[in-house]
Amino acid sequence: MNSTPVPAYEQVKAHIRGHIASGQWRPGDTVPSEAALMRQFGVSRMTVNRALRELAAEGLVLRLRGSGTRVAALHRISSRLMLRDIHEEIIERGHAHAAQVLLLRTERAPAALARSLGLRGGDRVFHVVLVHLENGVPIQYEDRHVNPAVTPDFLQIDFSQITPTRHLLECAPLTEASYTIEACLPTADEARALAIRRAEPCLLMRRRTVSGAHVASVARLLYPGSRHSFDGQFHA
Amino acid sequence: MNSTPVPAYEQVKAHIRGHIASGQWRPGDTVPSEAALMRQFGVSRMTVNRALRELAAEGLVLRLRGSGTRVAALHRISSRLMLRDIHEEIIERGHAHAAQVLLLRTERAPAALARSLGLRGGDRVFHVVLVHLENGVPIQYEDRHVNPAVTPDFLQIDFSQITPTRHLLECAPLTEASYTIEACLPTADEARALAIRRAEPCLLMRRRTVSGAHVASVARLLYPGSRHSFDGQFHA
DNA sequence: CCAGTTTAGTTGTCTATACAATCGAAGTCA
DNA sequence: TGACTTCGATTGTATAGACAACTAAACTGG
Repeated sequence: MNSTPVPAYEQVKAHIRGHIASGQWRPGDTVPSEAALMRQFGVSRMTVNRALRELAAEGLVLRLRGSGTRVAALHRISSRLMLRDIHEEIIERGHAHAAQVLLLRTERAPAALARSLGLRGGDRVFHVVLVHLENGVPIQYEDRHVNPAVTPDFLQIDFSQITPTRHLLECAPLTEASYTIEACLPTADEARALAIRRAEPCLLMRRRTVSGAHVASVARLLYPGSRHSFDGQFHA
Repeated sequence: MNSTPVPAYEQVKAHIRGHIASGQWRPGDTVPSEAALMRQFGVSRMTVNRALRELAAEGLVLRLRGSGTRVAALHRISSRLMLRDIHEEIIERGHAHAAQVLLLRTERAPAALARSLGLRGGDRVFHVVLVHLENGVPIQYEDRHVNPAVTPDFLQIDFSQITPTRHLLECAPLTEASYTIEACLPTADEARALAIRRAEPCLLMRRRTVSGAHVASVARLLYPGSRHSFDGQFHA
């Protein structure tokens, strides 16, 4: 039943995807039942079930036990935004990456910062500020506070050689992260470090990473608006 | 073998996830083989296989036929950014949505625009500009060009009642979309429409949507930086 | 007409088995 | 040493069958 190298469940998926993409089956329409697809393709129910289950996981159809499978409303197709190490990103573009460390020390955390790191006000935290350069051009201002619990030797690292992101990923496997993207103007210090005018709008990504039971780090990542954008793609 | 309401494959997944999240199994480490997990949990291979296959789909482990299953390097955990109708977004926040139509007409497409719509220079396209208000406050400036092939009656629609996004989703099932997010300053017209200063940085999302064989629409969506951010979450 | 019951249809999960494809290490031979 | 083969381990796919849980419609009794 599967002479081609394309697995049977992929053929079933492609068939259904095709009907949805072409508009023959519209949101809310009922997709043939597993039994019907079994007969139509001459495959077992488990094979059809896998195809439909994967389509449901992709958000293309909705399945209700006892009721059936329907084409999902495509108003919330989701895209993927990668959490990447900027070093890898730059290297992948074939460019040279360098980093200038502007600050690296221990500080007492103010209450708000402590809260977002899951610590108590006054606890000691690591603070690192650096500028990432792509082919010598400043591209990201990184202002990061780190939970000492996840990497006690943080101050000994040479961050002109390894990015904080990478170091943290190696110390503490990432389990969760959240971010917000905003537009803002740089402070005087930030504008100077990024070699831009103070009136130049910037993209600001605030990122909070969690590793197991600990909040690992909170970071402000500032990108000059004229040199950077976040890209993404949706796929049905 | 499954007296609890939690499916066996979910228990296997939780077990493996737990070992990764706690750091007991680190990136690159080998995960027990399907045969080993079968014995350990007393379930069939298909059940273990489903658990591992789903973890692989989530990017948590890498599987190599003939070789085994290893914990993935978590450098590219992916998040989801929804493509949503702003009307639904605002309603979901419990607020009131209104829209002012600033422009709605047919135009001849310049070469660059025609190219991104998959048309030829000079072809006719629809052009709509509107401002979306949340509880009376301007929140999004929408400047959109539409391919007439997907919705010939576009000019007859009352866009103070239905958003272009929703109308397009109803006319043409969405199959693909791409976007870029940038930071920029508004033009004089845009600043006036959004009731902001010209120096206020904005988030600009450029979005291009595809339906089947046609590029449906390209849009510039401008958000005041002080009133809007894009949020997201990563999950291991 | 309504409320409760039955029933057919549908999806969710699980098993035991089978064969194919691939990898890596061990073994073999020159 | 080096090239080749063999073989065990592992994952990828597929099947046929089973039972459970749920839905919606049909049915039944009052």
